[in-house]
Amino acid sequence: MNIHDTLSGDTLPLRDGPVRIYLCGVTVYDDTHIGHARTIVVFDVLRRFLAESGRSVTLIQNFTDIDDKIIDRAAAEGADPLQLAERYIARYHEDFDRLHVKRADAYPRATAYMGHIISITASLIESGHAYVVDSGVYYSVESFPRYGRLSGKDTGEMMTGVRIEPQEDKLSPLDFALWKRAQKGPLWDSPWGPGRPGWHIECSAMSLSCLGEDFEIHGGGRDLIFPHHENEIAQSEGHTGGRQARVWMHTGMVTISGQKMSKSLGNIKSTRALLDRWGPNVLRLFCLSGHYSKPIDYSAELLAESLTLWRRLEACRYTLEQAAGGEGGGAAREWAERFDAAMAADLNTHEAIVAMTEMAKSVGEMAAGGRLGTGEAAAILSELDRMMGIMGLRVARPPPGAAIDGRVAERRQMRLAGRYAEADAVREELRGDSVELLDYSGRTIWVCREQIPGEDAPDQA
RNA sequence: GGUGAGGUGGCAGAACGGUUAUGCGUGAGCCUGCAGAGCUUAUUCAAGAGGGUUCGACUCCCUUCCUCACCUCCA
Repeated sequence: MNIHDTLSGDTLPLRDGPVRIYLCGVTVYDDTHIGHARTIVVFDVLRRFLAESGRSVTLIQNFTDIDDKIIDRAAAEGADPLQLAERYIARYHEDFDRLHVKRADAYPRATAYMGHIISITASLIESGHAYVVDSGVYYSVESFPRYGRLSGKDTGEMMTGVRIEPQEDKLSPLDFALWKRAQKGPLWDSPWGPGRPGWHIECSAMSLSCLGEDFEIHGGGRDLIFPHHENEIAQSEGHTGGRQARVWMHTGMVTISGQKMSKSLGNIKSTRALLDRWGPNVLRLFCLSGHYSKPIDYSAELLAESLTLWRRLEACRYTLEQAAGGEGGGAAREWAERFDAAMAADLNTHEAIVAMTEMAKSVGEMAAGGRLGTGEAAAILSELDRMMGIMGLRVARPPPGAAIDGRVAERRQMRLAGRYAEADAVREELRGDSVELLDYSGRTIWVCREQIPGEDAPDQA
């Protein structure tokens, strides 16, 4: 598989062997929003695809659980910062379990890596990449000649536009904190006095400690390219002398009417609220509808389109499951190969979804024409399930004991006898269990529909 | 101002130096007891603008305009 690398600007083939992935997760000071969800779903699909292709994958996703934003938020609520972080981590897992995101192999937290953070900081001081002043320890950007390569920035030009904050004692405005001395708030002891780590250092410590050097993929949202990932490279590579990661993979932003979501515009869509409204499958299809590297514009139309698509996939899957008789003609492998080729080409989920929709269309065609044979259906079903598994899509199942087949058979007798009112009553009754009946010529397929509240008022996205 | 991404049909959104992308929406028709699903067909020269290379460009090169993001915290 090939993946685009932000650092080199090239699309690089993945090396053979186990794949180590580090994904920059979230700072847990609030609930996650659809932008976080998009990035996390993309990496979830990436690791599922690789695993499905027979690769051994290790996915590490961090929680930054100590940070000024957490402290500020806690102060505003009169809560303890570490407990607040704990609460949002719990809510994170609730939300993403619901979104069908497979749990990462580990979720390291900054607060659990203080020893590593301190030892890397000490090593950077020793090697001349960092220095100690009154307010803490800073990384010296000029000590790392490659600084700016990831984000395409020139340190000389950065100096001209920089804002000098008052009371700053760092040597250059470009330098950034590795350790912040502090008197209050959650504090950890260090050789430089009590305090807290700076923002970027925890990811250097956790990636090195969980995955080592030169791991395959380091990912996150585009907005992390600068300064977060740029600084991580400076720290990690200044410390080890080697390469931190081989491919830097960045996901595009989710925008609303073309604008990035922001607190000040009040247009943030929380993952939780959207899950309540659209359910996991529609939300995932939405997140995967465009290429991961480009922005997705959040809109009622796009959500409605994802919903329509999901309804078709549901019907397709149940149709395949209940196929019977007939001579089949179709090529399950053809769609599967197209799907795989799209995914292998820099994770082109849009193309992959197209392959799925064309497959669904073809299945509908065969089913309507009575040409869907059991053998063919089974072959297509197994491919569809594989694709849905990679995309993290799951159809709803009817309540146990619904006795659907029996009711469908009874309704068939009613229809044959021309007792349409009774037949329609059965259809209505089953609808109460979210089961919809599709009458093809000669036979009836039942589909268990996922309950999606947003379907009734799609405009209020 | 700097850096990066991008401008494709009513909307969403890919690929590709030459053949209808695809989906959604909309119109008409078919199928159906009804509904759904499905089918047929239409939605005219789709490519921000202007040059260039080429037998041929949406696809390569140049110029220009525009949008968004990052440059302060951000997935």
